[in-house]
Amino acid sequence: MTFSERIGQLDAKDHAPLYRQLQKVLRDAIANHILGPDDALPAERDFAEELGVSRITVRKALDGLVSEGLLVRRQGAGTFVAARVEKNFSKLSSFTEDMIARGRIPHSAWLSRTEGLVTPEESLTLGLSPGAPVYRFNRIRFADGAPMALEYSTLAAFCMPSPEFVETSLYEALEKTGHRPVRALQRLRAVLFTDEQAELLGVAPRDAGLLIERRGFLKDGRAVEVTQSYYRGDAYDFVAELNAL
Amino acid sequence: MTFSERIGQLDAKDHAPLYRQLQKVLRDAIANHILGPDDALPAERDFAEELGVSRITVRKALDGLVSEGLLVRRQGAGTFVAARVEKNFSKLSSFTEDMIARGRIPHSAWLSRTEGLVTPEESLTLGLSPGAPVYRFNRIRFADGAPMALEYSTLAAFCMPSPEFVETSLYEALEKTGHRPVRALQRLRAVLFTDEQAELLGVAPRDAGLLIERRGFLKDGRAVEVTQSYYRGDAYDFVAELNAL
DNA sequence: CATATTGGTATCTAAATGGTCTCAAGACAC
DNA sequence: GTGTCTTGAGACCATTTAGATACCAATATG
Repeated sequence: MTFSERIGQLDAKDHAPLYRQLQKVLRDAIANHILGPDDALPAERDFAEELGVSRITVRKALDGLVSEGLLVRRQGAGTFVAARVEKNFSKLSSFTEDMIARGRIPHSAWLSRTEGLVTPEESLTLGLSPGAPVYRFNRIRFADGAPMALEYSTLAAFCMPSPEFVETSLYEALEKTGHRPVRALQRLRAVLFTDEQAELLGVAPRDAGLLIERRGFLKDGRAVEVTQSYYRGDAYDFVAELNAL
Repeated sequence: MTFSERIGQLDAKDHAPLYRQLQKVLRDAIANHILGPDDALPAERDFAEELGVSRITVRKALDGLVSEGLLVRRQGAGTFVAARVEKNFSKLSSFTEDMIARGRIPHSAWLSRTEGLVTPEESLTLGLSPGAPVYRFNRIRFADGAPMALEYSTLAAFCMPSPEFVETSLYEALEKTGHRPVRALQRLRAVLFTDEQAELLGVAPRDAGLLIERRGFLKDGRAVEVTQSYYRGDAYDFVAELNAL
């Protein structure tokens, strides 16, 4: 069984560009579980020959799906259907560490990085006195170039000299100053993205997402971090292993 | 019976690299308890010969699984399936018990309660032989009279005499027959409700929900239960306490 | 203790694969 | 016409995969 028999054919009568037709075929195949996570696509050259189109066309089609986060390319290895990111809900880890552990390349785009004063609400959850200084970090998180999550963090200012101290990983920065949380409370719920959020993440408006609110605590029990993360529902799985008592 | 007959074969037609195919085969075998803790793998040289690949390829596959903690190597001795590390992060409880613990009153409305045969997909996750009988339970779960979740459960038939044995709580019924799961794997993701689901739960169509898929295992490692629960995103929070390792 | 077996490591080769580039032809909108 | 988009052909590079072979180090066995 050839690959194109599995996923469907291109239609010569269709007037849409070839690469868009191919994208549609692949998108459908992934949506209908004809292609599963980590399934390998044929090599670009083989794929092109099989479809009777040029490699350029195949690449152009794949380019789009890669930037959507549907496919993952590895030079020298091949192109694969992106596995949903499986985040372990039982382990305290940061986005950066998580992605690296999965062989994906994380990066962030800053929305803002500011100093400010605690809001009354934050002063309760962080246990700070009113008027205490905090740092705020808002950013978009990417994996292999595809947006995965929006992250809004508030940090007690005592744990680092300035907001610019955070280069990429929040937890890495906290590690350096010896203020990395060792315990956290997490709450998780399903939400609908607002239009603005959907736009930032490149998903459809009113798509489903996961809101995870985390409060991180130091060894001595002080709260140091409050983070609200909005994860793409179509790209994220949370996995937990449970045990009876 | 050769080892590769136990765990499955590699597929020449698959475009994925050989070592990844082998990883997948082994991962599945471990997940489905075809390979249990401390089971020995063939020696690398033998394994390579049996599979018709080079030792390098076998080693590369094992390298990955070892770094994931699924396998353990002992030089001069062999490679073994890692004994599972038991961690008590959360408590394995049922909807009924959960609601009672929160001071709410649970009840259910049956959508269906039937006997049937395993689907091929279920036979993999439940580790049943094809054609084995199962019970299916579909219902709406309420708390204080308000619909909270849709629950689709499949149970291996050996764990109770008939589907009618389940009155309200699935886990209570399993407790009685001594087949209550002691361990579970849960995965959780955000989804959009279908119109039908939204109607059943009394929420707006295309509202956000949480899909929780749970596989429950007995003490002896047999899988006994697969449940997919769709929780209302606006009414359900999941809370977890995490600890750094 | 000796020996065989096992995993651990290293070096080399070859092939396959994505990444990138140049050059060009045709369709279409402005 | 002019520019843009699409598609094609071909070349070359860096990386990954896979294999062959040899030898070392730890362990099991007798």
